[in-house]
Amino acid sequence: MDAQLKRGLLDVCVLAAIKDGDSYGYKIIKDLRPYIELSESTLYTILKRLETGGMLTVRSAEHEGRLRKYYHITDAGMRRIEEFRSEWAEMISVYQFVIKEEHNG
Amino acid sequence: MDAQLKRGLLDVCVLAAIKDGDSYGYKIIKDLRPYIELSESTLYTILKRLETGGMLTVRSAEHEGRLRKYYHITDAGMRRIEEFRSEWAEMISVYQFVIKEEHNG
DNA sequence: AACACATACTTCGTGATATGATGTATTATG
DNA sequence: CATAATACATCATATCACGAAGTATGTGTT
Repeated sequence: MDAQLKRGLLDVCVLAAIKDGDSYGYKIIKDLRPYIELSESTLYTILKRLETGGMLTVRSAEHEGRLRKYYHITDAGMRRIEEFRSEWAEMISVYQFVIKEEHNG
Repeated sequence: MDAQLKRGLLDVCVLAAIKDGDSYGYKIIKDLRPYIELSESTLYTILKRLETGGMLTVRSAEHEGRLRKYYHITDAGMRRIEEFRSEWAEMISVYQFVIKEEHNG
C-alpha cells in the first residue's frame, strides 16, 4: 500500500492488534501482516508514541528466557479506535469525491 | 481530519479536482473545502510534486490583470486515480480489521 | 483617499513520522 | 555448528503538511 495512505492507519491498526488481549511487538507484526505490512523499526516507533500518548501501557515479562514487552490498550486507546470510526465517514466522502464520474451526456 | 490520514488523500484529491477540467490553485482549495481542508502552502507543494511526477502539466495565463496557473491532468494522473480505487479496497480490509468486534459469548 | 478583504502565487523553516540499516541476545532447527 | 526465527533498540534519512510571511492586484466600504 502507498506509504502515505498507511500513515493514518498504522497507529490505529496497532491499537486494534492489542484491543482483544495484550500482545507484544513481534506478534503484532505477524498479526497485522495480512492487512498491513510494517517493519520492526516502524512498529517500535509507533508503540513508543502510543505509550507516550497514553493509548497503551507496557509491562515486561520473561518468556522462555527471552524478554517480552506486553502492550495493553487503555481507555484512551479504545476511544482512539472509536474516533477512527467517525473519521472513516469523512474518508468515504473524500473517496466518493475522488472517484466521482462526470456526466457525459 | 487527522493529519496523518489526510496524507494519503491529498495528492489524489488535487488530481480529482482537475480531472474534469483545468483549474488553478485558489479554486482548487475552494472546491476541495467541503471534503478536505488544505492551506495554500500545502497545495502549492502538492502541485509542484505532482508536476515533477508527471501527473499534471501547467500553463500560465493572465486573468483580469492577475496571473493564474492552470493545471491540467495527464494520463499518468488519471491512472493514479484509478490506482487509488484499488488501494481503497485494501483500506476497507484494514478498516474492517480495526473495527471488528470480538465474540463475547 | 484610506482601509479592509478577497484573489493568487511563492518561499522558508519546522515538526511529525515511516523506514532501512545496524546492533544485541536467545532459542530452535537442520 | 551454522542458519533461521524470535525479540527488542537506536540512528540517520527522506518525505511531507503546514504555519508564517511575503508580493501583487482587484473589489467593496466609509
